[in-house]
Amino acid sequence: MEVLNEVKGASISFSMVQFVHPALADITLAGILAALADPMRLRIVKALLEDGDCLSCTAAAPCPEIPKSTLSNHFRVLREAGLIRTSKKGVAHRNTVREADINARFPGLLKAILKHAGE
Amino acid sequence: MEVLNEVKGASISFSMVQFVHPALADITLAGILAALADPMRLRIVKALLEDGDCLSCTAAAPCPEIPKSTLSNHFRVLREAGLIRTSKKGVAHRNTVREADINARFPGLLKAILKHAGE
DNA sequence: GACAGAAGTTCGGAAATATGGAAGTATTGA
DNA sequence: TCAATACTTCCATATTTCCGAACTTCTGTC
Repeated sequence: MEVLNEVKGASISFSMVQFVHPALADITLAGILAALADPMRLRIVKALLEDGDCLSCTAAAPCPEIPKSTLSNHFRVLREAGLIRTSKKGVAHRNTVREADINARFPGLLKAILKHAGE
Repeated sequence: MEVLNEVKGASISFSMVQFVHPALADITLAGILAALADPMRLRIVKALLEDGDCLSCTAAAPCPEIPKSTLSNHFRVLREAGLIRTSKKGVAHRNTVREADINARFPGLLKAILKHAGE
């Protein structure tokens, strides 16, 4: 919670955790590979692509007993690598794979990797 | 240094650090991605594929000032992921990419990844 | 509105992993 | 036999990951 300004004694605070997504040019190959180098994250991205491409964090989780903080961390890694885009939708989050962006930057990569996910 | 046998008081020791390479079935997608998720290892594999496919460790190193132990470690990671095969050739080592193996297990993957390496 | 519940985030300490200097091991050539 | 080369192994330090606990934010209900 960061206080940005004060007007007439009332502090205006911007708490909106607006997520930072890297620009296209800042997406790196090593970053994408590192993000997908985890079986759980691989399954998350696969679930997002297959199952509607727009799931909440818990809905995209591979298994229900995974701790929330761990799950949150995985989504942050995917986000910072540029693989997914997260926006708030009420109390939940909407996560979508940045398929077009990644295909533009690294044509064929995503498909080639996810083709073999879950073997 | 493992002592395997003793004959007439003289111990025959096999120190040949014969490297352990995973079998085809033990090569995993996450393992390959994790191994390639490092810029230096990405460059090493790229150099191996481009520049003769059979280089010593130092010859395949991205830059000369990298510590030997770090370099050795990177080659171990690549080896254990199943990406390269290492054999001894005199004092040096010969490293080759297990291209056929990986293509058999994950068709198209290696090419799709390395196509974008070094951008 | 106040409150409870749901969905995630952030914090912080413990566990796992990476880095690189120093020392050790084979192998070759003089 | 000695020195040099090309690594590997050991180990201490630095970094990263994991997950419980506490916190924030939004929604629906009273």
